Amino acid sequence: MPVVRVAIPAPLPQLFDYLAEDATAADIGRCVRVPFGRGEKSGLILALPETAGINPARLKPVIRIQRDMPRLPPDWMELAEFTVRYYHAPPGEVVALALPPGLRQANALCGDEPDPLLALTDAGRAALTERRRNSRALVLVRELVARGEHAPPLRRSAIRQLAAGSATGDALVRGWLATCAADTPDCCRTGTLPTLTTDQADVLAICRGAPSGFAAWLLAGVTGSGKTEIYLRLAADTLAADGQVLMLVPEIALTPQLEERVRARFPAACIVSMHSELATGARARGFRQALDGKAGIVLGTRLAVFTPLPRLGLILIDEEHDASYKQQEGIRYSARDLAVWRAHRRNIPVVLGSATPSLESWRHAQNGHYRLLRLPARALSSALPAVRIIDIRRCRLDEGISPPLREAIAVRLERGEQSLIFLNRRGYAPVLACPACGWVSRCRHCSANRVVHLADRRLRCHHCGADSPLPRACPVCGNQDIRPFGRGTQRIEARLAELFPDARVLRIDRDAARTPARRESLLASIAAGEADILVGTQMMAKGHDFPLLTLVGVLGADASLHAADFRAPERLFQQLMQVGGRAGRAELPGEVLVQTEYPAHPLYRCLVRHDFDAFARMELDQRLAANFPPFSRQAMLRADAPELATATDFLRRARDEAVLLATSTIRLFDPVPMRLTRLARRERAQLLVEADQRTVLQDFLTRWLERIRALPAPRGLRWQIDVDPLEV
DNA sequence: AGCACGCCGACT
DNA sequence: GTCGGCGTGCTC
Repeated sequence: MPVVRVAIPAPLPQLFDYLAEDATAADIGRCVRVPFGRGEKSGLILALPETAGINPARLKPVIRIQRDMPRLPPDWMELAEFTVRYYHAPPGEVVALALPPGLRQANALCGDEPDPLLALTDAGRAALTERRRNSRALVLVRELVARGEHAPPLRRSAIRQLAAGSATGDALVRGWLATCAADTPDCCRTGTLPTLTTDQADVLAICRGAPSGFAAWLLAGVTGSGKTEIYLRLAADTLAADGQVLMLVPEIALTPQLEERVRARFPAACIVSMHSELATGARARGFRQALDGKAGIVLGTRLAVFTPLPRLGLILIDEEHDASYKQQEGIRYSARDLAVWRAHRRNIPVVLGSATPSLESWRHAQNGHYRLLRLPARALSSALPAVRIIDIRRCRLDEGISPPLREAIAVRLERGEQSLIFLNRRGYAPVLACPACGWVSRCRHCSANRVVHLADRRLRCHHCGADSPLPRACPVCGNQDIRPFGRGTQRIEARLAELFPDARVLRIDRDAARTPARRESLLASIAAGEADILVGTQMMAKGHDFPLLTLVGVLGADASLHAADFRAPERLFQQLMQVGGRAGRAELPGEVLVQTEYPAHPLYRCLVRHDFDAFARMELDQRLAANFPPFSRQAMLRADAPELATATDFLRRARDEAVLLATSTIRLFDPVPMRLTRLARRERAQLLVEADQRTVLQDFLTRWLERIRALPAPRGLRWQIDVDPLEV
């Protein structure tokens, strides 16, 4: 009787064999219901082995092979297998990650019977594109909402309000329908597309002129240079050639306009959005539409890289440098790297776009693995913002604000333009301290200070979330004169409100924009010109454009200048370029003022000249000298336990195992406590291993992890491996 | 991960 | 005398 080899969603490194009397090779890639332990589980058939891996007498028969759905295509299976191999993850966990939860369950979306919701969405789309933007479409949206689903381009806030039956919901939906209808005719009725700049036309000509097959294009273009238009044109080519397009974006919540733009450009195409916020039903449906070949474009966050696309013809990765492509928990995969691997395997082009490419990708472009495409100028003939460095050693700061910055804000207020003060630190002050006895507001659970939140009068840990009321006196010595030290967004906001009493000051950080709906409404009021001065964290660096914003002031950037992490300067440069890009995108010229104690620092010098090349050259030189990635390959073994010694002891034993295996080609470092050693009552340590070549590291990891798994695990200890770690 | 079995404290 | 603590071990 045939044996099927199944990946079961459990954190186990091995696969499980079952008997399946009618199984054939055509069942590879199908979901299967199997008995497992006491209960049942749904897994994925990976192979039909000749013989079972265990004593055949112990084999149990499968319960049911799900044949009511097309099997996952071979290239999808290869992608999953590669993910298992490369990230050394349990196969079942990869399957659980890559398959939407709703899909593995029995009879989810089974058969060829028409899906009523699908029909509804199609009808809804038809109603929209035919510009019957009216009660018909509204009714359709209402029906979707009533079924617990939602039309993808609709904001969640609108859905919620609509579901609650509120009039605002109706108004929002009407507004949204009007926007869709207003956007649509331009490009779909008459075919009038935006005129390309010479740079854009050149870039497109190069891409289109390249021989078909795999090519990795690094599209380097400053903010506003029109990268999206390139994506859309290439996507159109692929759709026209009956191919499917996979488009990855860092965070879908931050790019709702992108989704709207894609939908507006391709009103007739089936566009599926894929992200973790999606309801299970919607995610499973999108997956199914992609698998069936119905979806023309899949637009999504990192997990979308696992969408099956039988006619995949093009992969686009927007903001390829963005750290959110790397999953930071569980299976630590990089969607960007997997996407490139997938494109290579499928022999199709992949485009990686960024204003500030990751140094990994930049290096690939330098040595010819990737081909570099450039969009050096802004598309709408607006100049890049002028960047000025303010030497704060030479001026008196008023609550962190220098006179030149204050003056620049005043000028914007006079002109009726907006200013953004960028400070990557939430709260009022990073610490509360007693000058008399030296007490500081440390977190009980983490090796970090609790942050003063004056708005709700609490001390809060930004790492574990624990908080307590703001004490009036020092809890140790009773001193009443305890003070907040340092500055966060709330304090800057308060001071700006005092300095400019007539200005409308608005703060946008995780505290002010707690929910996506709240965030949307804040951003909408900025766009509507209802604020004069904005104070924001990195949340403000991405996404939305504000036509009235002409000044960006950067505070506290120096903190990341001397950080221990070798990637800190790269991140800082990317962040400053990005936030600077917020200034002056329309007709109004923009200005960026960076306050620093190190005005001569090479990073700032490159920033002033908008010279990414020079910055990259400088950083890569340093990385080469220190043998850091991309000139070496790294993996990090992390362990955490209630006691630090438990974690470090385990890592030391793991290191001993490594010594037995390692050759001179592997560099083993010593176990060290992590930067934030204690997090939420757990002590964390890590052990770095490095090699010059990927394959050398991979071979070593395979053998090493086998031994680590065999080590006795002290109780309370958890460990995980991170291949190509971002934080070292 | 679940979910068992398996030996030691306070209770109807 | 039992109910239940979570410590080890297995899942084809």
